[in-house]
Amino acid sequence: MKNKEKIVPLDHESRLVEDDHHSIRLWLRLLTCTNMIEAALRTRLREEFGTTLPRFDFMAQLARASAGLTMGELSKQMMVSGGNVSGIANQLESEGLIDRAPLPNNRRTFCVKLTAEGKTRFAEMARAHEEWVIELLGGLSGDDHQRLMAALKRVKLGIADSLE
Amino acid sequence: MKNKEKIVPLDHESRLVEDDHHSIRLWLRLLTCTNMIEAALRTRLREEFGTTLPRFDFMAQLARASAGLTMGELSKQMMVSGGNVSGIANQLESEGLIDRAPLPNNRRTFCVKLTAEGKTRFAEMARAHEEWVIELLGGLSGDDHQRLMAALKRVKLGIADSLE
DNA sequence: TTACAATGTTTTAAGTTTAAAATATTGGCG
DNA sequence: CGCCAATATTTTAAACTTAAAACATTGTAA
Repeated sequence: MKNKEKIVPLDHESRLVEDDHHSIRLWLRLLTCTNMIEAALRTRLREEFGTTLPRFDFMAQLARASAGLTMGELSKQMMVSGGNVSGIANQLESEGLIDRAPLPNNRRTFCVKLTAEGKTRFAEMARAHEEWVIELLGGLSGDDHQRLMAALKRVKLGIADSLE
Repeated sequence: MKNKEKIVPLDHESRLVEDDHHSIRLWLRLLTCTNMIEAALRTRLREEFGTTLPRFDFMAQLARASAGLTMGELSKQMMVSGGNVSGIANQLESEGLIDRAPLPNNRRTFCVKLTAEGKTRFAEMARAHEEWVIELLGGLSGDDHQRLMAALKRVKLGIADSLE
Protein backbone atom coordinates (compact mmCIF):
# COMPACT_ATOMS: atom_id res chain seq x y z
CA MET A 1 0.00 0.00 0.00
CA LYS A 2 2.33 2.69 -1.28
CA ASN A 3 1.51 6.36 -1.33
CA LYS A 4 -0.15 7.63 -4.43
CA GLU A 5 1.33 10.65 -6.11
CA LYS A 6 -2.07 12.19 -6.47
CA ILE A 7 -5.04 11.78 -4.17
CA VAL A 8 -8.16 11.17 -6.18
CA PRO A 9 -11.68 10.80 -4.81
CA LEU A 10 -12.75 7.18 -4.77
CA ASP A 11 -16.11 6.08 -6.09
CA HIS A 12 -17.82 3.21 -7.81
CA GLU A 13 -15.57 3.46 -10.81
CA SER A 14 -12.70 2.30 -8.64
CA ARG A 15 -14.23 -1.12 -9.08
CA LEU A 16 -13.12 -1.15 -12.71
CA VAL A 17 -10.37 -3.26 -14.10
CA GLU A 18 -8.81 -3.09 -17.50
CA ASP A 19 -10.82 -5.77 -19.22
CA ASP A 20 -14.26 -4.77 -18.03
CA HIS A 21 -16.82 -4.39 -20.77
CA HIS A 22 -17.59 -0.83 -21.83
CA SER A 23 -21.19 -1.32 -20.69
CA ILE A 24 -19.90 -1.94 -17.16
CA ARG A 25 -17.89 1.26 -17.36
CA LEU A 26 -20.91 3.18 -18.50
CA TRP A 27 -23.09 1.70 -15.77
CA LEU A 28 -20.61 2.53 -13.03
CA ARG A 29 -20.25 6.08 -14.28
CA LEU A 30 -24.02 6.47 -14.35
CA LEU A 31 -24.21 5.11 -10.81
CA THR A 32 -21.48 7.44 -9.57
CA CYS A 33 -23.12 10.55 -11.05
CA THR A 34 -26.50 9.65 -9.61
CA ASN A 35 -25.06 8.86 -6.19
CA MET A 36 -23.16 12.13 -6.06
CA ILE A 37 -26.24 14.19 -6.89
CA GLU A 38 -28.43 12.19 -4.52
CA ALA A 39 -25.96 12.60 -1.68
CA ALA A 40 -25.80 16.37 -2.22
CA LEU A 41 -29.58 16.73 -2.37
CA ARG A 42 -30.10 14.49 0.67
CA THR A 43 -27.65 16.49 2.78
CA ARG A 44 -29.20 19.82 1.81
CA LEU A 45 -32.77 18.70 2.34
CA ARG A 46 -31.81 17.50 5.82
CA GLU A 47 -29.83 20.63 6.71
CA GLU A 48 -32.19 23.24 5.28
CA PHE A 49 -35.59 21.63 5.68
CA GLY A 50 -35.14 18.77 8.15
CA THR A 51 -36.57 16.27 5.71
CA THR A 52 -35.44 13.36 3.57
CA LEU A 53 -35.30 12.65 -0.14
CA PRO A 54 -38.04 9.99 -0.06
CA ARG A 55 -40.37 12.36 1.75
CA PHE A 56 -39.60 15.16 -0.70
CA ASP A 57 -40.19 12.75 -3.55
CA PHE A 58 -43.49 11.61 -2.09
CA MET A 59 -44.69 15.20 -1.79
CA ALA A 60 -43.41 16.04 -5.27
CA GLN A 61 -45.55 13.30 -6.77
CA LEU A 62 -48.60 14.69 -5.00
CA ALA A 63 -47.79 18.27 -5.97
CA ARG A 64 -48.07 17.26 -9.61
CA ALA A 65 -51.30 15.37 -9.14
CA SER A 66 -53.88 17.83 -7.90
CA ALA A 67 -56.57 15.14 -8.11
CA GLY A 68 -54.60 13.00 -5.68
CA LEU A 69 -53.02 9.57 -6.03
CA THR A 70 -53.55 6.13 -4.56
CA MET A 71 -50.83 4.39 -2.57
CA GLY A 72 -50.24 2.00 -5.45
CA GLU A 73 -49.75 4.84 -7.91
CA LEU A 74 -47.31 6.48 -5.54
CA SER A 75 -45.40 3.24 -5.15
CA LYS A 76 -45.09 2.77 -8.93
CA GLN A 77 -44.13 6.35 -9.65
CA MET A 78 -41.55 6.49 -6.89
CA MET A 79 -40.27 3.03 -7.83
CA VAL A 80 -40.21 1.84 -4.24
CA SER A 81 -42.09 -0.93 -2.47
CA GLY A 82 -45.64 -0.57 -1.22
CA GLY A 83 -44.55 -1.03 2.37
CA ASN A 84 -42.16 1.83 1.92
CA VAL A 85 -44.82 4.31 0.81
CA SER A 86 -47.03 3.14 3.67
CA GLY A 87 -44.33 4.14 6.14
CA ILE A 88 -43.64 7.50 4.54
CA ALA A 89 -47.36 8.24 4.29
CA ASN A 90 -47.78 7.54 8.02
CA GLN A 91 -45.09 10.07 8.84
CA LEU A 92 -46.37 12.78 6.54
CA GLU A 93 -49.93 12.24 7.69
CA SER A 94 -48.98 12.54 11.35
CA GLU A 95 -47.26 15.82 10.51
CA GLY A 96 -50.38 17.10 8.78
CA LEU A 97 -48.71 17.42 5.38
CA ILE A 98 -50.89 14.90 3.55
CA ASP A 99 -54.40 13.63 3.83
CA ARG A 100 -55.90 10.22 3.02
CA ALA A 101 -59.53 10.35 1.89
CA PRO A 102 -61.57 7.21 1.20
CA LEU A 103 -62.86 6.74 -2.32
CA PRO A 104 -66.61 6.04 -2.42
CA ASN A 105 -66.46 3.32 -5.08
CA ASN A 106 -63.53 1.29 -3.79
CA ARG A 107 -62.89 0.79 -0.13
CA ARG A 108 -59.52 -0.87 -0.70
CA THR A 109 -57.93 2.36 -1.82
CA PHE A 110 -57.97 5.99 -0.90
CA CYS A 111 -56.97 9.24 -2.39
CA VAL A 112 -53.81 10.81 -1.02
CA LYS A 113 -53.41 14.58 -1.35
CA LEU A 114 -51.24 17.34 0.04
CA THR A 115 -52.92 19.43 2.72
CA ALA A 116 -52.82 23.22 2.44
CA GLU A 117 -49.84 23.23 4.77
CA GLY A 118 -48.23 20.45 2.76
CA LYS A 119 -48.55 22.51 -0.43
CA THR A 120 -46.97 25.53 1.21
CA ARG A 121 -44.10 23.55 2.67
CA PHE A 122 -43.49 21.71 -0.58
CA ALA A 123 -43.41 24.93 -2.59
CA GLU A 124 -40.57 26.28 -0.44
CA MET A 125 -38.60 23.07 -0.75
CA ALA A 126 -39.20 22.74 -4.48
CA ARG A 127 -37.79 26.18 -5.17
CA ALA A 128 -34.57 25.39 -3.29
CA HIS A 129 -34.39 21.91 -4.78
CA GLU A 130 -34.60 23.27 -8.31
CA GLU A 131 -31.79 25.71 -7.59
CA TRP A 132 -29.58 22.95 -6.23
CA VAL A 133 -30.12 20.74 -9.25
CA ILE A 134 -29.45 23.62 -11.63
CA GLU A 135 -26.26 24.34 -9.73
CA LEU A 136 -25.16 20.70 -9.72
CA LEU A 137 -25.77 20.29 -13.45
CA GLY A 138 -24.82 23.83 -14.31
CA GLY A 139 -21.46 22.87 -15.77
CA LEU A 140 -23.13 21.42 -18.85
CA SER A 141 -23.67 23.23 -22.11
CA GLY A 142 -27.05 23.31 -23.77
CA ASP A 143 -25.78 20.81 -26.30
CA ASP A 144 -24.66 18.47 -23.53
CA HIS A 145 -28.10 18.70 -21.98
CA GLN A 146 -29.83 17.78 -25.19
CA ARG A 147 -27.46 14.96 -26.04
CA LEU A 148 -27.71 13.52 -22.54
CA MET A 149 -31.48 13.69 -22.52
CA ALA A 150 -31.64 11.94 -25.88
CA ALA A 151 -29.11 9.27 -24.97
CA LEU A 152 -30.73 8.58 -21.60
CA LYS A 153 -34.08 8.27 -23.30
CA ARG A 154 -32.62 5.49 -25.42
CA VAL A 155 -31.13 3.92 -22.29
CA LYS A 156 -34.54 3.99 -20.65
CA LEU A 157 -36.29 2.45 -23.63
CA GLY A 158 -33.55 -0.16 -23.98
CA ILE A 159 -33.92 -1.18 -20.35
CA ALA A 160 -37.69 -1.40 -20.63
CA ASP A 161 -37.23 -3.58 -23.72
CA SER A 162 -34.73 -5.89 -22.08
CA LEU A 163 -37.14 -6.40 -19.18
CA GLU A 164 -39.71 -7.66 -21.72
CA MET B 1 -58.56 8.53 -12.94
CA LYS B 2 -59.68 7.73 -16.50
CA ASN B 3 -58.26 4.91 -18.52
CA LYS B 4 -55.19 5.72 -20.55
CA GLU B 5 -55.17 4.67 -24.16
CA LYS B 6 -51.68 3.35 -23.69
CA ILE B 7 -50.17 1.91 -20.55
CA VAL B 8 -46.75 3.40 -19.96
CA PRO B 9 -44.44 2.52 -17.09
CA LEU B 10 -44.46 5.16 -14.39
CA ASP B 11 -41.27 6.51 -12.92
CA HIS B 12 -39.62 9.58 -11.48
CA GLU B 13 -40.24 11.59 -14.60
CA SER B 14 -43.93 11.45 -13.86
CA ARG B 15 -43.10 14.14 -11.34
CA LEU B 16 -42.51 16.63 -14.13
CA VAL B 17 -44.74 19.49 -15.07
CA GLU B 18 -44.54 21.84 -17.98
CA ASP B 19 -42.54 24.60 -16.37
CA ASP B 20 -39.82 22.56 -14.72
CA HIS B 21 -36.29 23.59 -15.54
CA HIS B 22 -34.51 21.42 -18.07
CA SER B 23 -31.92 20.52 -15.43
CA ILE B 24 -34.68 18.98 -13.35
CA ARG B 25 -35.81 16.97 -16.33
CA LEU B 26 -32.29 15.74 -16.92
CA TRP B 27 -31.80 14.85 -13.26
CA LEU B 28 -35.03 12.89 -13.06
CA ARG B 29 -34.22 10.98 -16.22
CA LEU B 30 -30.79 10.13 -14.83
CA LEU B 31 -32.37 8.97 -11.58
CA THR B 32 -34.94 6.85 -13.39
CA CYS B 33 -32.35 5.08 -15.51
CA THR B 34 -30.14 4.34 -12.52
CA ASN B 35 -33.03 3.08 -10.40
CA MET B 36 -34.28 0.81 -13.15
CA ILE B 37 -30.87 -0.77 -13.62
CA GLU B 38 -30.26 -1.10 -9.88
CA ALA B 39 -33.62 -2.73 -9.34
CA ALA B 40 -33.00 -5.23 -12.14
CA LEU B 41 -29.54 -6.10 -10.84
CA ARG B 42 -30.76 -6.43 -7.25
CA THR B 43 -33.57 -8.77 -8.23
CA ARG B 44 -31.34 -10.96 -10.33
CA LEU B 45 -28.56 -11.17 -7.76
CA ARG B 46 -31.11 -12.31 -5.22
CA GLU B 47 -32.88 -14.79 -7.50
CA GLU B 48 -29.85 -16.31 -9.14
CA PHE B 49 -27.22 -16.06 -6.42
CA GLY B 50 -29.09 -15.39 -3.19
CA THR B 51 -27.05 -12.28 -2.53
CA THR B 52 -27.43 -8.52 -2.45
CA LEU B 53 -25.97 -5.56 -4.30
CA PRO B 54 -23.87 -4.32 -1.33
CA ARG B 55 -22.38 -7.77 -0.83
CA PHE B 56 -21.61 -8.04 -4.52
CA ASP B 57 -20.03 -4.60 -4.39
CA PHE B 58 -17.89 -5.55 -1.39
CA MET B 59 -16.60 -8.63 -3.14
CA ALA B 60 -16.01 -6.68 -6.36
CA GLN B 61 -13.71 -4.29 -4.54
CA LEU B 62 -11.70 -7.23 -3.18
CA ALA B 63 -11.62 -9.01 -6.52
CA ARG B 64 -9.63 -6.20 -8.07
CA ALA B 65 -7.31 -5.82 -5.07
CA SER B 66 -5.40 -9.07 -4.96
CA ALA B 67 -3.20 -7.76 -2.14
CA GLY B 68 -6.29 -7.26 0.01
CA LEU B 69 -7.82 -4.15 1.54
CA THR B 70 -8.35 -2.82 5.03
CA MET B 71 -11.82 -2.10 6.33
CA GLY B 72 -11.11 1.61 6.04
CA GLU B 73 -10.13 1.31 2.40
CA LEU B 74 -13.26 -0.69 1.66
CA SER B 75 -15.36 1.94 3.39
CA LYS B 76 -13.86 4.74 1.30
CA GLN B 77 -14.07 2.94 -2.00
CA MET B 78 -17.64 1.82 -1.45
CA MET B 79 -18.59 5.28 -0.19
CA VAL B 80 -20.40 3.86 2.85
CA SER B 81 -19.83 4.11 6.60
CA GLY B 82 -17.34 2.00 8.52
CA GLY B 83 -20.08 0.33 10.52
CA ASN B 84 -21.70 -0.69 7.29
CA VAL B 85 -18.67 -2.54 5.95
CA SER B 86 -18.21 -4.18 9.34
CA GLY B 87 -21.67 -5.68 9.08
CA ILE B 88 -21.25 -6.89 5.52
CA ALA B 89 -17.81 -8.29 6.34
CA ASN B 90 -19.24 -10.30 9.24
CA GLN B 91 -21.74 -11.93 6.93
CA LEU B 92 -19.29 -12.73 4.19
CA GLU B 93 -16.77 -14.04 6.70
CA SER B 94 -19.30 -16.32 8.35
CA GLU B 95 -20.08 -17.68 4.89
CA GLY B 96 -16.40 -18.33 4.26
CA LEU B 97 -16.23 -15.94 1.30
CA ILE B 98 -13.71 -13.55 2.77
CA ASP B 99 -10.89 -13.78 5.24
CA ARG B 100 -9.50 -11.21 7.69
CA ALA B 101 -5.79 -11.65 8.35
CA PRO B 102 -3.91 -9.61 10.96
CA LEU B 103 -1.15 -7.37 9.70
CA PRO B 104 2.11 -7.88 11.62
CA ASN B 105 3.00 -4.20 11.93
CA ASN B 106 -0.37 -2.81 13.00
CA ARG B 107 -2.69 -4.72 15.23
CA ARG B 108 -5.51 -2.22 14.78
CA THR B 109 -6.15 -3.22 11.22
CA PHE B 110 -6.20 -6.33 9.13
CA CYS B 111 -6.12 -7.37 5.55
CA VAL B 112 -9.39 -8.46 4.02
CA LYS B 113 -9.23 -10.83 1.06
CA LEU B 114 -11.50 -13.12 -0.86
CA THR B 115 -11.05 -16.77 0.05
CA ALA B 116 -10.60 -19.34 -2.71
CA GLU B 117 -14.32 -20.05 -2.49
CA GLY B 118 -15.02 -16.32 -2.49
CA LYS B 119 -13.05 -15.89 -5.69
CA THR B 120 -14.89 -18.72 -7.36
CA ARG B 121 -18.29 -17.49 -6.28
CA PHE B 122 -17.51 -13.92 -7.27
CA ALA B 123 -16.27 -14.98 -10.68
CA GLU B 124 -19.60 -16.67 -11.38
CA MET B 125 -21.55 -13.67 -10.22
CA ALA B 126 -19.36 -11.20 -12.08
CA ARG B 127 -19.88 -13.05 -15.34
CA ALA B 128 -23.64 -12.96 -14.93
CA HIS B 129 -23.58 -9.38 -13.70
CA GLU B 130 -21.64 -8.27 -16.75
CA GLU B 131 -24.11 -10.03 -19.02
CA TRP B 132 -27.03 -8.36 -17.30
CA VAL B 133 -25.50 -4.92 -17.63
CA ILE B 134 -24.65 -5.50 -21.27
CA GLU B 135 -28.19 -6.67 -21.87
CA LEU B 136 -29.71 -3.71 -20.01
CA LEU B 137 -27.57 -1.22 -21.92
CA GLY B 138 -27.61 -3.24 -25.12
CA GLY B 139 -30.03 -0.95 -26.90
CA LEU B 140 -27.34 1.67 -27.32
CA SER B 141 -25.12 2.11 -30.33
CA GLY B 142 -21.38 2.46 -29.97
CA ASP B 143 -21.76 6.16 -30.67
CA ASP B 144 -24.34 6.46 -27.92
CA HIS B 145 -21.97 4.74 -25.51
CA GLN B 146 -19.15 7.12 -26.27
CA ARG B 147 -21.29 10.21 -26.14
CA LEU B 148 -22.84 9.14 -22.85
CA MET B 149 -19.49 8.38 -21.28
CA ALA B 150 -18.16 11.75 -22.33
CA ALA B 151 -21.22 13.68 -21.22
CA LEU B 152 -21.39 11.89 -17.88
CA LYS B 153 -17.73 12.65 -17.32
CA ARG B 154 -18.56 16.33 -17.67
CA VAL B 155 -21.51 15.87 -15.32
CA LYS B 156 -19.19 14.28 -12.76
CA LEU B 157 -16.63 17.05 -13.03
CA GLY B 158 -19.33 19.71 -12.88
CA ILE B 159 -20.77 18.22 -9.71
CA ALA B 160 -17.36 18.02 -8.08
CA ASP B 161 -16.85 21.68 -9.00
CA SER B 162 -20.17 22.83 -7.63
CA LEU B 163 -19.38 21.07 -4.33
CA GLU B 164 -16.28 23.29 -4.07
C1' DT C 1 7.63 6.93 31.08
C1' DT C 2 3.23 8.79 30.91
C1' DA C 3 -0.31 11.32 28.96
C1' DC C 4 -2.86 12.21 25.19
C1' DA C 5 -4.15 12.82 20.48
C1' DA C 6 -4.75 10.25 16.26
C1' DT C 7 -5.99 6.11 13.86
C1' DG C 8 -8.70 1.81 12.75
C1' DT C 9 -12.46 -0.91 13.77
C1' DT C 10 -16.67 -2.49 16.08
C1' DT C 11 -20.84 -1.69 18.58
C1' DT C 12 -25.09 0.60 19.34
C1' DA C 13 -29.40 2.83 18.46
C1' DA C 14 -32.41 4.62 15.28
C1' DG C 15 -34.23 4.84 10.78
C1' DT C 16 -34.87 3.16 5.85
C1' DT C 17 -35.82 -0.32 2.55
C1' DT C 18 -37.19 -4.58 0.67
C1' DA C 19 -39.68 -9.07 -0.13
C1' DA C 20 -43.02 -11.72 1.46
C1' DA C 21 -46.94 -12.77 4.32
C1' DA C 22 -51.22 -11.13 5.99
C1' DT C 23 -55.42 -8.45 5.60
C1' DA C 24 -59.25 -6.49 3.24
C1' DT C 25 -61.99 -5.67 -0.74
C1' DT C 26 -63.60 -6.31 -5.40
C1' DG C 27 -65.11 -8.75 -9.50
C1' DG C 28 -66.12 -12.74 -12.05
C1' DC C 29 -68.08 -17.21 -12.75
C1' DG C 30 -70.39 -21.45 -11.67
C1' DC D 1 -75.57 -16.64 -3.89
C1' DG D 2 -70.77 -18.63 -2.76
C1' DC D 3 -66.23 -19.44 -4.14
C1' DC D 4 -61.98 -17.87 -5.67
C1' DA D 5 -58.68 -15.22 -8.15
C1' DA D 6 -57.15 -10.54 -8.59
C1' DT D 7 -56.26 -6.11 -6.56
C1' DA D 8 -54.79 -2.59 -2.90
C1' DT D 9 -52.69 -1.87 1.17
C1' DT D 10 -50.42 -2.84 5.60
C1' DT D 11 -47.60 -5.58 8.51
C1' DT D 12 -43.58 -8.22 9.43
C1' DA D 13 -38.89 -9.87 9.46
C1' DA D 14 -34.54 -9.32 7.80
C1' DA D 15 -31.00 -6.63 5.74
C1' DC D 16 -28.87 -2.23 5.00
C1' DT D 17 -27.39 2.34 6.52
C1' DT D 18 -25.70 5.98 9.27
C1' DA D 19 -23.85 8.79 13.12
C1' DA D 20 -22.02 8.55 17.27
C1' DA D 21 -20.08 6.12 21.15
C1' DA D 22 -16.94 2.68 22.62
C1' DC D 23 -12.85 0.10 22.19
C1' DA D 24 -8.11 -0.94 20.91
C1' DT D 25 -3.74 0.37 19.18
C1' DT D 26 -0.20 3.52 17.71
C1' DG D 27 2.57 7.65 17.72
C1' DT D 28 4.20 11.73 19.87
C1' DA D 29 5.80 14.84 23.00
C1' DA D 30 6.43 16.63 27.58
